[in-house]
Amino acid sequence: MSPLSESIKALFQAALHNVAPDIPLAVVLERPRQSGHGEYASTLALQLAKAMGRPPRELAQRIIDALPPSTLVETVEVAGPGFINVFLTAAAKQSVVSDVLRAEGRWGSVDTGRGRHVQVEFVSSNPTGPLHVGHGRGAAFGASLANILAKAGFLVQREYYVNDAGRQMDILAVSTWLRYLAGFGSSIAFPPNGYQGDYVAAMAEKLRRTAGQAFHRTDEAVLEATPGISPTQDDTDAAAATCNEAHMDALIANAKRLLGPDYFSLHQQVLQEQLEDCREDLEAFGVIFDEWFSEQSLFNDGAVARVVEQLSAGGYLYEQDGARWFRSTAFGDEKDRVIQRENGIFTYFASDIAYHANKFARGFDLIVDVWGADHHGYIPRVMAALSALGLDVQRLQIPLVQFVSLYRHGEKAQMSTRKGQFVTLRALRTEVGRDAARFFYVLRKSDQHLDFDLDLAKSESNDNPVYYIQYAHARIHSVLAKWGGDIRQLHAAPLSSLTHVQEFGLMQWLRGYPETIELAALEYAPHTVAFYLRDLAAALHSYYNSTQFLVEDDTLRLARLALIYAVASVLRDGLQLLGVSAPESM
RNA sequence: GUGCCCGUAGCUCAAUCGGAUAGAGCACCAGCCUUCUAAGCUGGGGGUUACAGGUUCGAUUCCUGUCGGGCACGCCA
Repeated sequence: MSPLSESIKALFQAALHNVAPDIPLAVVLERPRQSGHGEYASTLALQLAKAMGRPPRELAQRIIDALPPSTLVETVEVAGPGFINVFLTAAAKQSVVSDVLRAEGRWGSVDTGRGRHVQVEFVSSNPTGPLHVGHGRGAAFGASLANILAKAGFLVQREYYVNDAGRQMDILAVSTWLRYLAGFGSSIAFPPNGYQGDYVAAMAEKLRRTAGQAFHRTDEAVLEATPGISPTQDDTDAAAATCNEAHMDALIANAKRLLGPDYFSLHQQVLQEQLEDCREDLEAFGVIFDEWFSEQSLFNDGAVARVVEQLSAGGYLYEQDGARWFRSTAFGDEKDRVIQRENGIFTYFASDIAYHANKFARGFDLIVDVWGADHHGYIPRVMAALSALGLDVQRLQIPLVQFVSLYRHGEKAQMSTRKGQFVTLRALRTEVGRDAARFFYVLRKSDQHLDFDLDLAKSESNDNPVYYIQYAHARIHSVLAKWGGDIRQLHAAPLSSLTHVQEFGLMQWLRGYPETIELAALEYAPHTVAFYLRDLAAALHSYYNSTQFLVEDDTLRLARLALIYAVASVLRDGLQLLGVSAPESM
């Protein structure tokens, strides 16, 4: 909260202590939607009415009478059923401008986090191919959220979990190998459940250049003991899918046997290539991670085995059908889950438990996992496992990010993960630009489906909300450039001449920035920042059209320039949180 | 079938942990450039917040049911 809000709140706390000393009630100030209802409003009287057995309007008056005198307050009135509306003095309202200028970019910083350590883990896509537009939303959301949490006083660590241990990586390695073999005239049919994108062929080509024939084997050897691809093309056919999966497993087994140590080399090569591509892609999107945490490392250092042993020692595991199960139903999950397969290999669930145990061991006060909404069914079993390990699951929060649909020319663009025909984040970024992409991604609540209008995002026109905000910022800097004075003069500018409705309106928005940050941090809601910026920009444009800034009167000119400079600094700060640039000219 | 999310203007979406007359943008209509950037501004029409109940001073918000949409229900990750 801003210092001013704290002061007003303190007045009400004092009055509450006087009127109702025995009733525990937190003072919450509201910001009325309508300007006629003052700058702040309190519902204390409405909340007290029942407990005290008195009419709310009477209580409201008693609270008002008990408010300590303050130079900040012009008038206080009872309104409606018992609201208490506070009207600030002009000087109190104007003071926010110098507050913003003095803070120099720290305006909006709040102490919600109180220095607590929070980890935000996001994207964490399998490194088996390029990031697509769905990952882009997770990236934009996670990065913006991390920035907002940092601004709200948390010490933030940004992490990407690299799923480098599973079968999907083997499939990518084999897919690359098959393309490589095809370059030597192999006639092996490419499996439908392999990775089919062009990037796989590119990696195969590179492998051919660097390794020559070292990875070459005969078709007969590669296909030995494989069941073959199902002749059925119908991908909804369960039997066909099972058959194809068995075929793939046999191919993987053959690859490991035939290539020996070279298989590991191939595996590492495709992994590193995809990770590097992913890192570069995200960096160009303005998304930087502090840590890329390897799933494989949890197996290598025995963390997975240890955590499974710990669950076993606690009596939470049992054997059935040759597999090892975790009794997650004991903690509210709808069914028990396999933790170690019949073939002895740990499931993804096992390493994920170890990963989360590791997060807790690293001492974060708060752990935020940003997941795609399609993983929501996975949450109860993770929570169950952490409970079984005796960890405080309240420290783990999992905001979900819903799907993205692309629209072009008013029609939904089809995306198919199969055959690699999905739209990549890189393609989106190239088409609409980083600023528009980052902004559009956070323009919706994260748990809502997002319709991404490509035409709107790339239009350099009045319809495009990201340009609308950037334009407000550029306009201000254009005026400042025209003025040509020293910005430092504005810090000391007398503000009492700022008395227009538009000017008080802008001050109200500036005062609301810290509250916006606090709310966005507490609710994991970057979209509130996006909406705030749009509203602030609208207020600025309206002011711009109604008022001349570079007027003759020195005092008035400096006061107006100080106000718009304060607006520009908040626009720039907010855009930066969302990963959007704030150009000074457009 | 079971679980989770969602349903607000013609369209895309907001609505400050239950608050006052539910707000923006697009689209539609009417205006504003001799003046700091018209990528802008001003005004107007548009709503039984899917439906039916309940909780209370007050419900888009919380609860129950119905209808409709999305997602998840694997010894994949």
